[in-house]
Amino acid sequence: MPRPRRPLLTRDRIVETALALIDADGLGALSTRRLAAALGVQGPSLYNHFATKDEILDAVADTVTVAVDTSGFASRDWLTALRDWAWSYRRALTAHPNIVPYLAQGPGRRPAALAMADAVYGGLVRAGWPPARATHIGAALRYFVAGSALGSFARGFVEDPELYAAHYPHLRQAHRLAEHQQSVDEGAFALGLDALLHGLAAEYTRTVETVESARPNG
Amino acid sequence: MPRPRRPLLTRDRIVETALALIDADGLGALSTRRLAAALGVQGPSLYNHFATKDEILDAVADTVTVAVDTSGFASRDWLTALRDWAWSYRRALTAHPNIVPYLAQGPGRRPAALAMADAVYGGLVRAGWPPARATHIGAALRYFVAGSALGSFARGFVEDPELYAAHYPHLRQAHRLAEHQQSVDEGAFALGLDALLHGLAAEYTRTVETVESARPNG
DNA sequence: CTCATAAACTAGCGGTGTAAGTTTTCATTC
DNA sequence: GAATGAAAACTTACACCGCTAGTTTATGAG
Repeated sequence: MPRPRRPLLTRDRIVETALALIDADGLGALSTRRLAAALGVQGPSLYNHFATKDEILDAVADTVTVAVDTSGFASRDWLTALRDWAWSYRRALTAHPNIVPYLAQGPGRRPAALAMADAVYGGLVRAGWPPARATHIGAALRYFVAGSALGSFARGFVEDPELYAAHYPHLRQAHRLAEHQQSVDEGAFALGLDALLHGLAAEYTRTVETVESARPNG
Repeated sequence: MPRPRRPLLTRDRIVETALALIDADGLGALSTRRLAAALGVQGPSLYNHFATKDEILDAVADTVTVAVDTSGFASRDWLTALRDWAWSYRRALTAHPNIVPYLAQGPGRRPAALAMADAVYGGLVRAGWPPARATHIGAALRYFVAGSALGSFARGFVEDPELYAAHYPHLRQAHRLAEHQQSVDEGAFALGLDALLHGLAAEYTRTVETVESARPNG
């Protein structure tokens, strides 16, 4: 088949199909040939639209990231904005858990990921956090969200309770984790996020507000 | 070469060499043939000692995990034990960052990872945390540590500052992150961990101590 | 009308994990 | 001590992988 009258592929169609395949079968199951087959095309044809497979994965990862809402940093206090962002971030990642290991390696050249980092950092600085602290806070929350979406604590355990009973006395009930996977993961996230934000709020009053009130214009 | 008089391979030698290769060249660069070559052997010979490549990676991941110190849960208060464990956990992972993406997917059948989960959970329950809360706390800390070791926030950005300057105004200084990578990552971890633990301590006095003092034997 | 570019193709390279079968040595049992 | 079966190396080979090169034809710009 030579060049068709109307293109069979577009970047959007490729990204969309790739995400669907990753969601369905996992990151490891996505090969250029399988992806091409799902698009009704031969493998190398993809390289007319993307230079490498990693470029495809970058595009997939970025479409996942565009769903993250950072609007709170423009309209709410920093603590509320941080909480809303963290939950939105988590929802976006857990909607496509199989791409998370790839995505978690950093924003790199992905526009949506960079825009998100920019919004968070800018919002925190505007709220009075020193730049270095703003960087740390953004990073710490990203650690937490990425880790929570990546590991699915509950799913990480194995189904056979007998495997654990003998050697790990406290994990007797570990197999029950699978049953309540979602509630365990979400509960752990909620608890951890609340604790983190609680600690940050205390730090804020301790450093930022104190410093500002000590200045003449504070 | 038929069966040699003394075995050329042992599980330990395979795991050790695999970890060295992963540390040096990354997870993606570890193939059975390259590993075998480094051991002076042909690829398929590995399958006399491990059933699959994943089994090798499990063993590698477990040797990384054995370095994590959970002894604090036996001798210190829960808050100190949690802090010491988290730092030790982080040190173990950042010593071998390339294996983290694999390791972060859960303890599965790896004994050291399971023993660690067991110690943490047991320590928290012994300190008075309700079992469900102990699970959540262990998971939350694991999220945070794994996320921090995985993402190296600083390394995730790209070296070219011009790429950012135009579109992401607040990331102007982002390229500087690479210079201070270690201090940024460690600072973010320290800040986040302190905040998390601060929040957990508050939660502890609010729930556990209150409940205990309300009981006749409290 | 010309012609460079775009978008599909086919063929193929070097690499991957691993299955199958071979050979020889080691360890155990009669 | 001979027989036997498992162990540990080997070679060969399969199906798949990402990607390159070169071919063909349709499109769109001058």
